[in-house]
Amino acid sequence: MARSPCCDKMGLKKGPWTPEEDKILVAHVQKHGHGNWRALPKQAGLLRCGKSCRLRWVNYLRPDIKRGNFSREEEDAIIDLHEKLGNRWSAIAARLPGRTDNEIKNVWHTNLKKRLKKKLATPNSKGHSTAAASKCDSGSACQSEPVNLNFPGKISPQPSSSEFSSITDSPIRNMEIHMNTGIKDEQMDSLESFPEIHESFWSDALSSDNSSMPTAFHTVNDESQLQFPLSPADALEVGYGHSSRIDDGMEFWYDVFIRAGGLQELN
DNA sequence: AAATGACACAACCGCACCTTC
DNA sequence: TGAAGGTGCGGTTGTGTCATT
Repeated sequence: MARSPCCDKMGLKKGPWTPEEDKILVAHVQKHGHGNWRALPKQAGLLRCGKSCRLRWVNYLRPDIKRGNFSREEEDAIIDLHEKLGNRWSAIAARLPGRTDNEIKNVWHTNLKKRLKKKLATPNSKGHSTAAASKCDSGSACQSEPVNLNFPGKISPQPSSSEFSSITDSPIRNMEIHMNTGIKDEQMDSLESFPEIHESFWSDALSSDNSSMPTAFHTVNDESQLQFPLSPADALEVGYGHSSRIDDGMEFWYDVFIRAGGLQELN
Protein backbone atom coordinates (compact mmCIF):
# COMPACT_ATOMS: atom_id res chain seq x y z
CA MET A 1 0.00 0.00 0.00
CA ALA A 2 1.20 3.53 -0.55
CA ARG A 3 2.32 5.37 2.51
CA SER A 4 4.44 8.37 3.14
CA PRO A 5 7.78 7.82 4.82
CA CYS A 6 7.68 8.66 8.49
CA CYS A 7 10.67 10.99 8.21
CA ASP A 8 9.09 13.27 5.66
CA LYS A 9 7.66 15.48 8.33
CA MET A 10 9.33 18.84 8.39
CA GLY A 11 11.50 19.77 11.32
CA LEU A 12 12.82 16.32 12.03
CA LYS A 13 16.55 16.05 12.25
CA LYS A 14 18.55 13.74 10.03
CA GLY A 15 22.15 12.71 9.90
CA PRO A 16 24.61 11.67 12.58
CA TRP A 17 23.43 11.43 16.15
CA THR A 18 24.97 13.69 18.79
CA PRO A 19 26.05 12.33 22.20
CA GLU A 20 23.25 14.37 23.75
CA GLU A 21 20.65 12.70 21.56
CA ASP A 22 22.12 9.32 22.38
CA LYS A 23 21.90 10.09 26.09
CA ILE A 24 18.27 11.11 25.80
CA LEU A 25 17.35 8.04 23.80
CA VAL A 26 19.15 5.62 26.10
CA ALA A 27 17.64 7.21 29.20
CA HIS A 28 14.16 7.08 27.72
CA VAL A 29 14.38 3.48 26.56
CA GLN A 30 15.85 2.35 29.86
CA LYS A 31 13.06 4.07 31.76
CA HIS A 32 10.07 3.41 29.53
CA GLY A 33 11.11 0.73 27.10
CA HIS A 34 10.39 1.04 23.41
CA GLY A 35 6.88 -0.20 22.97
CA ASN A 36 6.04 2.34 20.29
CA TRP A 37 8.90 3.70 18.24
CA ARG A 38 6.70 6.14 16.41
CA ALA A 39 5.58 7.81 19.60
CA LEU A 40 8.94 7.58 21.33
CA PRO A 41 10.71 10.64 19.89
CA LYS A 42 7.90 12.93 20.94
CA GLN A 43 7.75 11.42 24.41
CA ALA A 44 11.51 11.62 24.79
CA GLY A 45 11.78 15.11 23.34
CA LEU A 46 13.86 14.10 20.34
CA LEU A 47 13.57 15.79 16.96
CA ARG A 48 13.93 12.48 15.18
CA CYS A 49 11.52 10.10 13.54
CA GLY A 50 10.74 6.84 15.29
CA LYS A 51 12.46 4.88 12.60
CA SER A 52 15.70 6.75 13.12
CA CYS A 53 15.46 6.22 16.89
CA ARG A 54 14.87 2.52 16.44
CA LEU A 55 17.82 2.17 14.11
CA ARG A 56 20.12 4.08 16.42
CA TRP A 57 19.09 1.94 19.37
CA VAL A 58 19.22 -1.38 17.58
CA ASN A 59 22.49 -0.78 15.77
CA TYR A 60 24.44 1.29 18.23
CA LEU A 61 23.03 2.01 21.66
CA ARG A 62 21.67 -1.37 22.75
CA PRO A 63 23.61 -2.48 25.81
CA ASP A 64 24.26 -6.01 24.56
CA ILE A 65 26.08 -4.94 21.42
CA LYS A 66 29.60 -6.25 21.05
CA ARG A 67 31.79 -3.48 19.63
CA GLY A 68 35.12 -3.92 17.96
CA ASN A 69 36.59 -5.94 15.16
CA PHE A 70 35.17 -9.24 14.08
CA SER A 71 37.20 -12.26 15.07
CA ARG A 72 38.31 -14.75 12.45
CA GLU A 73 35.77 -17.21 13.88
CA GLU A 74 32.98 -14.68 13.50
CA GLU A 75 33.99 -13.92 9.94
CA ASP A 76 34.07 -17.59 9.07
CA ALA A 77 30.67 -18.00 10.66
CA ILE A 78 29.29 -15.16 8.56
CA ILE A 79 30.66 -16.69 5.37
CA ASP A 80 29.23 -20.03 6.31
CA LEU A 81 25.83 -18.64 7.29
CA HIS A 82 25.68 -16.43 4.22
CA GLU A 83 26.19 -19.46 2.08
CA LYS A 84 23.23 -21.10 3.76
CA LEU A 85 20.94 -18.14 4.29
CA GLY A 86 21.84 -15.65 1.58
CA ASN A 87 21.47 -11.93 2.33
CA ARG A 88 19.22 -12.52 5.30
CA TRP A 89 21.35 -10.37 7.54
CA SER A 90 18.98 -10.37 10.46
CA ALA A 91 18.91 -14.17 10.43
CA ILE A 92 22.69 -14.25 10.35
CA ALA A 93 22.87 -11.67 13.14
CA ALA A 94 20.56 -13.80 15.26
CA ARG A 95 23.24 -16.49 15.25
CA LEU A 96 26.04 -14.10 16.19
CA PRO A 97 25.36 -12.75 19.68
CA GLY A 98 26.14 -9.08 20.09
CA ARG A 99 26.39 -8.35 16.39
CA THR A 100 23.81 -6.41 14.42
CA ASP A 101 22.50 -7.09 10.96
CA ASN A 102 23.79 -3.72 9.79
CA GLU A 103 27.27 -4.43 11.10
CA ILE A 104 27.34 -7.85 9.48
CA LYS A 105 26.08 -6.44 6.23
CA ASN A 106 28.84 -3.82 6.26
CA VAL A 107 31.52 -6.36 7.06
CA TRP A 108 30.27 -8.55 4.27
CA HIS A 109 30.30 -5.81 1.65
CA THR A 110 33.60 -4.27 2.65
CA ASN A 111 35.62 -7.28 3.62
CA LEU A 112 34.27 -10.80 3.41
CA LYS A 113 32.88 -10.64 -0.11
CA LYS A 114 36.31 -9.77 -1.39
CA ARG A 115 37.95 -12.40 0.76
CA LEU A 116 35.60 -15.05 -0.56
CA LYS A 117 36.17 -14.00 -4.16
CA LYS A 118 39.91 -14.13 -3.62
CA LYS A 119 39.63 -17.54 -2.06
CA LEU A 120 37.54 -18.86 -4.92
CA ALA A 121 39.95 -17.44 -7.46
CA THR A 122 42.87 -19.23 -5.85
CA PRO A 123 43.80 -22.37 -7.80
CA ASN A 124 43.29 -25.61 -5.95
CA SER A 125 41.02 -23.94 -3.47
CA LYS A 126 37.49 -25.14 -3.91
CA GLY A 127 36.28 -24.33 -0.44
CA HIS A 128 32.51 -24.47 -0.19
CA SER A 129 31.33 -25.23 -3.66
CA THR A 130 32.19 -22.59 -6.20
CA ALA A 131 28.79 -22.66 -7.83
CA ALA A 132 27.13 -22.14 -4.53
CA ALA A 133 29.39 -19.26 -3.62
CA SER A 134 28.79 -17.46 -6.86
CA LYS A 135 25.07 -17.75 -6.44
CA CYS A 136 25.25 -16.55 -2.87
CA ASP A 137 27.17 -13.53 -4.03
CA SER A 138 24.23 -12.47 -6.14
CA GLY A 139 22.21 -11.93 -3.05
CA SER A 140 19.64 -14.66 -3.18
CA ALA A 141 19.67 -17.46 -0.71
CA CYS A 142 22.31 -19.92 -1.69
CA GLN A 143 20.93 -22.83 -3.59
CA SER A 144 23.25 -25.24 -5.19
CA GLU A 145 22.20 -27.15 -8.23
CA PRO A 146 20.17 -30.19 -7.35
CA VAL A 147 22.35 -33.24 -7.64
CA ASN A 148 21.49 -36.80 -8.34
CA LEU A 149 21.77 -38.61 -5.11
CA ASN A 150 22.23 -42.21 -4.47
CA PHE A 151 19.28 -41.84 -2.19
CA PRO A 152 19.52 -44.44 0.48
CA GLY A 153 16.49 -43.89 2.59
CA LYS A 154 13.63 -41.56 2.13
CA ILE A 155 13.80 -38.36 4.03
CA SER A 156 10.86 -36.84 5.74
CA PRO A 157 10.88 -33.76 7.89
CA GLN A 158 10.49 -34.22 11.58
CA PRO A 159 10.48 -30.68 12.84
CA SER A 160 12.27 -30.40 16.11
CA SER A 161 11.35 -26.88 17.02
CA SER A 162 8.10 -25.01 17.34
CA GLU A 163 9.26 -22.87 14.45
CA PHE A 164 8.11 -25.62 12.18
CA SER A 165 5.01 -26.59 14.06
CA SER A 166 2.79 -25.47 11.23
CA ILE A 167 3.77 -28.49 9.21
CA THR A 168 4.23 -31.09 11.87
CA ASP A 169 0.67 -32.25 11.89
CA SER A 170 0.36 -32.49 8.16
CA PRO A 171 1.65 -35.04 5.74
CA ILE A 172 4.53 -33.88 3.59
CA ARG A 173 3.55 -34.56 0.02
CA ASN A 174 6.77 -33.82 -1.70
CA MET A 175 10.23 -32.58 -1.02
CA GLU A 176 13.18 -31.09 -2.74
CA ILE A 177 16.73 -31.58 -1.73
CA HIS A 178 19.56 -29.29 -2.66
CA MET A 179 23.01 -30.21 -1.74
CA ASN A 180 26.35 -28.52 -1.55
CA THR A 181 29.11 -30.99 -1.35
CA GLY A 182 32.78 -30.35 -1.09
CA ILE A 183 36.08 -31.87 -0.47
CA LYS A 184 39.06 -30.60 1.42
CA ASP A 185 41.18 -28.52 -0.92
CA GLU A 186 44.23 -30.67 -1.23
CA GLN A 187 42.14 -33.76 -1.92
CA MET A 188 40.21 -32.36 -4.83
CA ASP A 189 42.75 -32.94 -7.54
CA SER A 190 42.99 -36.63 -6.89
CA LEU A 191 39.27 -37.16 -7.10
CA GLU A 192 37.53 -37.76 -10.39
CA SER A 193 33.99 -37.25 -9.20
CA PHE A 194 32.05 -36.57 -6.07
CA PRO A 195 31.57 -39.57 -3.89
CA GLU A 196 28.36 -41.44 -3.65
CA ILE A 197 26.30 -40.53 -0.68
CA HIS A 198 25.60 -43.58 1.31
CA GLU A 199 23.35 -44.45 4.18
CA SER A 200 25.83 -43.63 6.90
CA PHE A 201 25.91 -40.05 5.77
CA TRP A 202 22.23 -39.59 6.21
CA SER A 203 22.12 -41.20 9.57
CA ASP A 204 25.14 -39.20 10.70
CA ALA A 205 24.05 -35.91 9.23
CA LEU A 206 20.47 -36.06 10.23
CA SER A 207 21.01 -37.14 13.77
CA SER A 208 24.01 -34.92 14.46
CA ASP A 209 23.77 -32.45 17.26
CA ASN A 210 24.41 -29.29 15.31
CA SER A 211 23.72 -26.43 17.64
CA SER A 212 23.45 -23.76 15.00
CA MET A 213 21.09 -25.50 12.64
CA PRO A 214 17.96 -27.42 13.28
CA THR A 215 18.29 -31.06 12.38
CA ALA A 216 14.79 -31.67 11.42
CA PHE A 217 14.81 -34.85 9.48
CA HIS A 218 14.70 -38.54 9.76
CA THR A 219 14.62 -41.33 7.26
CA VAL A 220 11.46 -43.11 6.37
CA ASN A 221 10.85 -46.14 4.30
CA ASP A 222 7.89 -45.17 2.22
CA GLU A 223 9.28 -43.96 -1.07
CA SER A 224 5.83 -42.98 -2.25
CA GLN A 225 5.92 -39.98 0.07
CA LEU A 226 8.48 -38.26 -2.07
CA GLN A 227 8.31 -36.58 -5.43
CA PHE A 228 11.14 -34.68 -7.06
CA PRO A 229 11.75 -31.99 -7.90
CA LEU A 230 9.53 -29.41 -6.29
CA SER A 231 9.40 -25.82 -7.42
CA PRO A 232 11.16 -23.63 -4.88
CA ALA A 233 8.36 -21.12 -5.20
CA ASP A 234 5.98 -23.64 -3.73
CA ALA A 235 8.33 -24.91 -1.13
CA LEU A 236 8.77 -24.20 2.50
CA GLU A 237 12.29 -24.56 3.69
CA VAL A 238 12.23 -26.79 6.69
CA GLY A 239 15.82 -27.16 7.69
CA TYR A 240 19.41 -27.93 7.03
CA GLY A 241 21.79 -30.72 7.47
CA HIS A 242 25.52 -30.33 7.75
CA SER A 243 27.99 -33.08 8.13
CA SER A 244 31.34 -34.42 7.20
CA ARG A 245 32.68 -37.89 7.12
CA ILE A 246 36.00 -39.55 6.55
CA ASP A 247 36.03 -42.21 3.92
CA ASP A 248 39.14 -44.02 2.77
CA GLY A 249 41.24 -41.41 4.52
CA MET A 250 39.55 -38.54 2.73
CA GLU A 251 37.29 -36.07 4.42
CA PHE A 252 34.06 -35.01 2.72
CA TRP A 253 31.58 -32.44 3.94
CA TYR A 254 28.02 -31.77 2.97
CA ASP A 255 25.52 -28.98 3.39
CA VAL A 256 22.02 -30.09 2.65
CA PHE A 257 18.98 -27.93 2.23
CA ILE A 258 15.70 -29.70 2.38
CA ARG A 259 12.43 -28.15 1.44
CA ALA A 260 9.08 -29.69 2.00
CA GLY A 261 6.34 -28.50 -0.22
CA GLY A 262 2.84 -28.79 -1.42
CA LEU A 263 1.79 -26.07 0.93
CA GLN A 264 -1.58 -25.71 -0.63
CA GLU A 265 -2.13 -29.35 0.07
CA LEU A 266 -0.81 -29.06 3.57
CA ASN A 267 -3.00 -26.20 4.60
C1' DA B 1 51.65 19.49 2.53
C1' DA B 2 47.86 18.91 -0.56
C1' DA B 3 45.08 16.06 -3.55
C1' DT B 4 43.07 11.83 -4.49
C1' DG B 5 41.31 7.27 -3.85
C1' DA B 6 39.95 3.40 -1.06
C1' DC B 7 37.81 1.80 2.77
C1' DA B 8 34.75 1.43 6.88
C1' DC B 9 30.77 2.42 9.04
C1' DA B 10 26.60 4.97 10.38
C1' DA B 11 22.38 6.28 8.75
C1' DC B 12 18.64 6.78 5.38
C1' DC B 13 15.13 5.02 2.18
C1' DG B 14 11.72 2.17 0.29
C1' DC B 15 9.36 -1.91 0.55
C1' DA B 16 7.07 -5.89 2.57
C1' DC B 17 5.01 -8.04 6.28
C1' DC B 18 2.18 -8.10 10.35
C1' DT B 19 -1.35 -6.40 13.36
C1' DT B 20 -5.28 -3.78 14.39
C1' DC B 21 -9.62 -1.89 13.50
C1' DT C 1 -12.28 -8.22 4.10
C1' DG C 2 -9.60 -4.52 3.24
C1' DA C 3 -7.51 -0.20 4.68
C1' DA C 4 -4.29 1.96 7.78
C1' DG C 5 -0.52 2.11 10.72
C1' DG C 6 3.72 0.13 12.92
C1' DT C 7 7.80 -2.39 12.52
C1' DG C 8 11.66 -4.78 10.56
C1' DC C 9 14.63 -5.81 6.75
C1' DG C 10 17.79 -5.24 2.96
C1' DG C 11 19.79 -2.07 -0.35
C1' DT C 12 22.02 2.10 -0.87
C1' DT C 13 24.17 6.43 0.19
C1' DG C 14 26.83 9.85 2.78
C1' DT C 15 30.70 10.93 5.39
C1' DG C 16 34.81 10.48 8.07
C1' DT C 17 39.41 8.41 8.17
C1' DC C 18 43.50 6.57 6.46
C1' DA C 19 46.84 5.44 2.85
C1' DT C 20 49.00 6.62 -1.30
C1' DT C 21 50.74 9.65 -4.79
